[in-house]
Amino acid sequence: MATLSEENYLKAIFHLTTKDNTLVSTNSIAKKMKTKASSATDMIKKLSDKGHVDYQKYKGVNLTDRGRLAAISVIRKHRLWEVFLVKKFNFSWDEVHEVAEQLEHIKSEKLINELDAFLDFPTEDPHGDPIPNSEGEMPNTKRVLLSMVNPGDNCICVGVKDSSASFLQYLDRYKITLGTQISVISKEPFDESMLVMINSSRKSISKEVANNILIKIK
Amino acid sequence: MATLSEENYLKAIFHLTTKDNTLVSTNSIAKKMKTKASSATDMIKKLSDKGHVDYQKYKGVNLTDRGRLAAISVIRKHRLWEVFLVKKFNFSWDEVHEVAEQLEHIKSEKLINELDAFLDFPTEDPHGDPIPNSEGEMPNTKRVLLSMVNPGDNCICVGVKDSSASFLQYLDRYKITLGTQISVISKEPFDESMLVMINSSRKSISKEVANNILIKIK
DNA sequence: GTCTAAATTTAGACAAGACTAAAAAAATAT
DNA sequence: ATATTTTTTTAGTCTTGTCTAAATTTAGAC
Repeated sequence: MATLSEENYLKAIFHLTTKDNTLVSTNSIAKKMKTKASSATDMIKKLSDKGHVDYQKYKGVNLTDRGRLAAISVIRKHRLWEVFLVKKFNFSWDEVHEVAEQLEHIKSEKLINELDAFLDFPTEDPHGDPIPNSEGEMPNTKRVLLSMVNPGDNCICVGVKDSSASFLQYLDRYKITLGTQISVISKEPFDESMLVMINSSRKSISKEVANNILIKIK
Repeated sequence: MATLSEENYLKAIFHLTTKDNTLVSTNSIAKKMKTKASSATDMIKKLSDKGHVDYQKYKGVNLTDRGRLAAISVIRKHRLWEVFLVKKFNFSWDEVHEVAEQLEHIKSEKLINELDAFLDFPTEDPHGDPIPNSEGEMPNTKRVLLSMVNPGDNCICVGVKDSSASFLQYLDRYKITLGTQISVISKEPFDESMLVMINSSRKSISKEVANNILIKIK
């Protein structure tokens, strides 16, 4: 069974893993964990000894099947708790992360299954991220960044890339939440900002913002 | 802010504190924490440095106001989570303890207040133990051991002294739960066992069992 | 291809929390 | 009142997870 710290590293490595399965670097892990490269190396060795990662010195790591399952289990718990906090306890979507970071480490098979059922088996968390099922399978959602959309397209907000409190609060001010309809009117070639229609009012959105909103095209 | 381990020690010291406020011994703390006396001494020093306990070498400790509040805060969280698990997640009263031991350390003022409200501000946990309010005040319940009761008295089960799984399972088999009516028919002088009426059927209860059931006399 | 810069690892140290073994203090027995 | 036992503390060690500083490997520049 993984320690709290090991679970956090596994999660970090999972998030840093790209589809092309290139090795994850020590430095990137250290940065994500807000620790030093030497500390990351130490932990990588431990994870390697326990069979959670394949490690090639000076090259980087990849999760093993075992490691990936462990990481997904933590992510499942994190996202279920986020749904719980928002739906049942009136947390706003920028408040949930910190608490979910703690709750994700609670160890009880029964607890997490009851939680899942209590929430009616949700497939997405409050930020639109997919929730793995109890077998560790991610529901596949084909989502696209708002910045990729062409003028004239009609979209629905289904998630965010950046989950920082400041960005989420920005979205609250602009009344953009999960399910919000966004129609792209035009794109400004100069700064790549977008003119969009939200709740029947025109708004201008910067490139940075459009790059962090995930949408589905209708 | 207290670490996880410090919180557990504070809780242990709180439970070992008697009304007459005699000092709590190092040995008793070690026993309750299932660790060695030397480890307890180490932690006691740490708690003393942080102002959570008053410590007299070779004599023992007492909680300071600060320490007592910290302990009560952990106990409040533990008991609220127990209510939650039993009421909302179908845990039986012998399953809750282990998970509540983990959940009691989650740090979020908002979470615990929402939890309290979600449960409609309960005053007792599933074992009948009082739940401190957010000010740290214990609701005072005058409860008595079943073994203290005289024949002819009519009682209601309001809690248990021993919360071990084996005892709670025994109670389940005997269909004794919170709120169960128990009438004492007679007491056997030889072994102090009791003949009682539960759900309109006569049952015999040993001294040991009667010593661990808390009741209120009607 | 060599030189430099960046990334990674190693070595040695530290804090928290636990342990063992030994020393010191307190309690108990005679 | 002294001897013995129990309790408590101290000293030194271990593990986990972190750090700094130094050494090593890899990658980039020319």
